[in-house]
Amino acid sequence: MPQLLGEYDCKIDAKGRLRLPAALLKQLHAFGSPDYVINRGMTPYLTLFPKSVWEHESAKVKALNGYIERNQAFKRYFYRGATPLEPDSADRILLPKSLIEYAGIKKTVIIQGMDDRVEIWDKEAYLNDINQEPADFRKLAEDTWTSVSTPPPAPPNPYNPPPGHVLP
Amino acid sequence: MPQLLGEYDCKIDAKGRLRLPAALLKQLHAFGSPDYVINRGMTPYLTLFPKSVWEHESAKVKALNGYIERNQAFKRYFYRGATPLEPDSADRILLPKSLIEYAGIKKTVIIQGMDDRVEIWDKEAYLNDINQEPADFRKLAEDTWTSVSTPPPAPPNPYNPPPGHVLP
DNA sequence: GAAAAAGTGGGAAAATGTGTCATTTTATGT
DNA sequence: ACATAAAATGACACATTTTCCCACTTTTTC
Repeated sequence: MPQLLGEYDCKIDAKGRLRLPAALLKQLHAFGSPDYVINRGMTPYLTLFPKSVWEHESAKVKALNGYIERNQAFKRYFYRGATPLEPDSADRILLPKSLIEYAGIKKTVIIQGMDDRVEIWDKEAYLNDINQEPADFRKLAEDTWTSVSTPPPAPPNPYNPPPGHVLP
Repeated sequence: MPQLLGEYDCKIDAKGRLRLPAALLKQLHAFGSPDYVINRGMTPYLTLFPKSVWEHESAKVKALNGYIERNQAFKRYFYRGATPLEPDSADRILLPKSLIEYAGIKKTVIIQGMDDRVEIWDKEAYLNDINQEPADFRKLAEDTWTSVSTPPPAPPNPYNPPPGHVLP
């Protein structure tokens, strides 16, 4: 399974169109069809999924029992804003106005590959977000790995890191 | 298992390209493919991973449930700036502008082998960083080894003194 | 139905990335 | 110390990508 990586700086044109960077496009093509689904993120940013990834993701949500009110509320949230997109002949996607507004996108966005999806942030918001983290990162890392049943990253076999090794 | 070692002094050209030192290249080749992933370090420096090492690191992160916001924050922090790179025909890698800026790289960088990855520092920042250390180093070493369950490295075999033996 | 707004397509200019090579510097062996 | 080879650096030309702009079509609104 291919992996989407990279941090890209792009500008939105006056009509709200975003030209996908060539380097990212190559990676996206590895996921098959040139169709995407974009959606609101948990906080003010957007997530762009290759269609195949979205289908996989939404299949899980579809399976939730809608007669349970909390599930139904989650479903509603999950689908709120989800929009299918396909790039035009110049590899541009038109971002829905409501999502541009939600993410506070002005002119420049940062696109960050996140494995099987990409996040699209207003540049300023993105920089604020990652500049806040470092102080918290150690605690965040500990919490993250202890909340998962598996112990902290098992040292990968061939590349067993030395004792005292810390991510990343 | 190969190990990346050495401290190298290199210059970045006007386009932000870094020629990997020949001695380091040989070591990197031992990791397989000539593809890398570069990322922000915890403080203003960059980390360059052989692709295979990166894949091991990210495999653990991939498994986290992104609907838990703290997990997602961790993922984002982990991926922030991660960019795939492959050297050109002259064994140069093009450092992304955003990362050059992040690490405060001007003209000269220090590349430091760190077992399964290398750190890339702006030379000046690097010298400042290690010039701060020496006073702290003994304490740092103690803290490090007492916080780990394993004892400090056993003296290498040939010189392991027999019980009761006293060194000259 | 007319005017305005929004969406689409194309393309030129600027910016950026890439390949190649010549020159300088460093390392190595005699 | 010198000659030779290897590596590092700098410079340039070329290719690609990005951005910005304009004109046209479709949809919405009054």
